[in-house]
Amino acid sequence: MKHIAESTVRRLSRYLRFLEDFEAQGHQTISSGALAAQGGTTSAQVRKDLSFFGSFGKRGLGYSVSALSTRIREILGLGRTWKVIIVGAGKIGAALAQYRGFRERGFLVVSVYDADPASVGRSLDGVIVRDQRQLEGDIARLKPDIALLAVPGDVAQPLVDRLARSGVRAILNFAPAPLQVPEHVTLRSVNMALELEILSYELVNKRP
Amino acid sequence: MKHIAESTVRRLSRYLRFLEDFEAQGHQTISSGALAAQGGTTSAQVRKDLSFFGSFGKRGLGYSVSALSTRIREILGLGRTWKVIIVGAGKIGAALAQYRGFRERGFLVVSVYDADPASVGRSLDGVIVRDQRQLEGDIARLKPDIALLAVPGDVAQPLVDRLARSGVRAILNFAPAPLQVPEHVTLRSVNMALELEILSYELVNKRP
DNA sequence: CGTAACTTGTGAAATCATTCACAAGCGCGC
DNA sequence: GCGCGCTTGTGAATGATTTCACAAGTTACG
Repeated sequence: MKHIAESTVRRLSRYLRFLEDFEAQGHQTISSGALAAQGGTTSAQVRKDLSFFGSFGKRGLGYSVSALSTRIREILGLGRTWKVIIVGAGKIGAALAQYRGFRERGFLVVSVYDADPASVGRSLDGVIVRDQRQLEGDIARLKPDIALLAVPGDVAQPLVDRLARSGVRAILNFAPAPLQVPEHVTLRSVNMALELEILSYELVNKRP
Repeated sequence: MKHIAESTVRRLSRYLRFLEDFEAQGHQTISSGALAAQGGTTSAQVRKDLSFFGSFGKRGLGYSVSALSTRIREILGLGRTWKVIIVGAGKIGAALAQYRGFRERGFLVVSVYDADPASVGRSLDGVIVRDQRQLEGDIARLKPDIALLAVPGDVAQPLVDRLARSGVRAILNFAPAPLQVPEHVTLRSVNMALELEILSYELVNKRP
């Protein structure tokens, strides 16, 4: 298939959220315009986004809410449960481990790791923190799909290397460090200080 | 000034990180190529990014590390301390309140709020959690520049409205909900489940 | 001083993403 | 069955961002 822009995937995910709400309200169909209004975009954008994957709408009527949400779930790979491990049980790692939103969307935290012996053994919402030295063995056994990395910046790269070597194919990184991954691993980074810096830029430069 | 793309601002912020490391290592100058290698981009991109703001380099030599980092800090508005409040002292709010990275980059958490009486009064890294009812009064008094919103999705919009009405001009939202802000307020959202869904998409669609 | 080796700054070209605009399909009422 | 109102799907146009490519400036050094 043709390459799909990340911005498109991001929007699909937002459409899906809204479709679920809309379905819960008992609606059968929805138009691209209504979907657009919610996501802060335009009806043309919605139709273009969907058109990359086929044509699911009915002219004059719109889209079937349930069919469309099923299809988007399929496109995004959300028809299944993904096994997630969390590396780093500090403040951020612990918050992530206990975040409800993940399970609701099919992301199941199967294990959490920390290097600090004081953290090891603690229970985070039912998941016991394990010693980081068990990472390789556990990955071989549990075969997690995704790793969340929530460790200090200076130890992030070695851990990425260990994860990649052990066969993890997707990493969501929260450490504020630029990381290298081998070709077969997908890396995404969330950098909260960077988001604040963008706000700072806007406060300084964007005003009348 | 001409409008600057967000992607450019994002990269500037990354260049700055690297410049600081590089400066600490005692280097005087750096070329666009070296800066690019670090940030995972190209030398042309680096030069184009910087060219929007002037020309700070010397042909044949590169950029002065200290002059360039000073200039980028200026562009991003990081020459000062920004006052930040955190609304919501649950797992995520508490983790944010205790995150070191913010203070290091000039973002000072001055106050934290929660609606749950059980949370109020707790100390998070020296900052006492206050009652959410004090929000308006405190904002008038403290004049925070930025609010971090870490509350459940269903109460996010009313809080955004209260923040906006009280004069907060920038909000970084962690609640998984689509939010509306008045024209004079800048909103950015970080949605962690959405990041996982993008990884899910890549796992399903991008592989050989 | 002259030349070689670098590196910047920047128009022009290429690529990528969004918006426009409209033909064509569908449902409903008569 | 026909016409009206609504909505999709999609090429074409526009707009935005990235990459190319090269003239011109700088240093180093014989």
